[in-house]
Amino acid sequence: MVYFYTGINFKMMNKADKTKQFIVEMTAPIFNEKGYTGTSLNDMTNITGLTKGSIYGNFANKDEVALAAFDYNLNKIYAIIRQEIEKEATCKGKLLGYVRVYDHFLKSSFPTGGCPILNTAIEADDTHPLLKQKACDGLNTWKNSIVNIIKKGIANKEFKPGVNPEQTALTMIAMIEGAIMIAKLTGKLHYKKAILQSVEKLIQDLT
Amino acid sequence: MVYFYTGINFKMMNKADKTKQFIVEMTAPIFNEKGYTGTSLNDMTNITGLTKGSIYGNFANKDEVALAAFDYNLNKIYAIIRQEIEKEATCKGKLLGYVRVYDHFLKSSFPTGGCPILNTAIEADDTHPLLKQKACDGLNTWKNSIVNIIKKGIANKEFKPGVNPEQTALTMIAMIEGAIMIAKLTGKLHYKKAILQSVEKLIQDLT
DNA sequence: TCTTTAATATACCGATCGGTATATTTATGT
DNA sequence: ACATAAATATACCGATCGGTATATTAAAGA
Repeated sequence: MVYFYTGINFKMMNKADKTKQFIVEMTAPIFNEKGYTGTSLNDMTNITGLTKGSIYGNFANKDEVALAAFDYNLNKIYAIIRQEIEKEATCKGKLLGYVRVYDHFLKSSFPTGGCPILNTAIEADDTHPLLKQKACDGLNTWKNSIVNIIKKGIANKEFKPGVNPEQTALTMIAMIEGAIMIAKLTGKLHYKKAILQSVEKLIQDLT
Repeated sequence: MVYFYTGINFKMMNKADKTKQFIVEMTAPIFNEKGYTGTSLNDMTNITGLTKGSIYGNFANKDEVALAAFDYNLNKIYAIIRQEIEKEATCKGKLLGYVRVYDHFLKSSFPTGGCPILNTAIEADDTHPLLKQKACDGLNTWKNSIVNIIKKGIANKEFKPGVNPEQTALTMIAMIEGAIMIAKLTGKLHYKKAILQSVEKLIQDLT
């Protein structure tokens, strides 16, 4: 699992781990765009330049690659968010950091194809239990991190005492994911902007 | 197109139209659950009890069935919403009607598999332009109907004059779709409830 | 350098994919 | 009842699916 994080010492990997990492990095965008069942082994061999034998020498099956690709895509976002959050001192600033990430995600190294949690949630909810579980875990991690920031803000007297942390966190996530969906579907970035302004207002109203 | 609306006089259909309607009604839930590429011809023949020849005698190809199934699923929701909206006198009541539809959609005849706009938006955005267009049109229709209600409410003096109709409509839709996604992924209905309460608050704040 | 093992490529498997040409059944008009 | 046409079923097509057994190549250790 550790080799999916950015910044790992590449020299510490043996050949097999390097190839695994290479396969995951190359296929992850395709999995996020075309879906996990919509991505074929042909897609995987084409993008990597490797053969089936090579891929199946490093992974047991297609599912294993898909799961690793999901982790990779998700960690990519986590890294962006972490970077955007850590530089903020206040809890409000940290929450606004989330909005900024999704506001500018075309400029940053956001995974191609949009949010992997959203994509996987929609595709896998009725079909692929393992992926669904991963998406569910990712969502909960995200939710909990927001909840913790809000709780800290309340303890700090930065936010009003009456604020409901979980409801606020869930509402933020719903709005952000809805905004991504609408922007990708319509192609209208100002739709996303309008919704993210509402998220900002939600955050401002916490104080 | 007209035969996809509920309440049509069935006797006015000829055999071919009845069979087309039958195929669409039977396959629509599968398309919404497993996705439009994830649904195979085998799925379609199994659920209808018909053979490939019969299906291809009524539709040119799988895509045509998929597109008709999307229309069917969407009109099903429109019918529920229309019913819930028309009985309300005030603009606020109408907007709250939307929330009610999605709050109780397990009880009503909501399409299996969740919101077809959301499902199609995620699956087809990078892969299936025709379906994407249909989802996009559906979203715009939905948005415009909310915008019109809000504009009427402002003209009525029911809502504050400073309200931004489009931003509010987009925010409502984003929250609702996000709520559906989160509820389906986590299985926690109180998550959806919490988010829909935020939508309700958004509507209350318009007055 | 030689042997051993790991990594990759080749060539194939059965199953299923969407689609179609043709045969058969069912309904319709006279 | 019979001819005609519409609707459905049967049997097949090539392509692609995910997966695998085996051959070949590259790397590592002695």
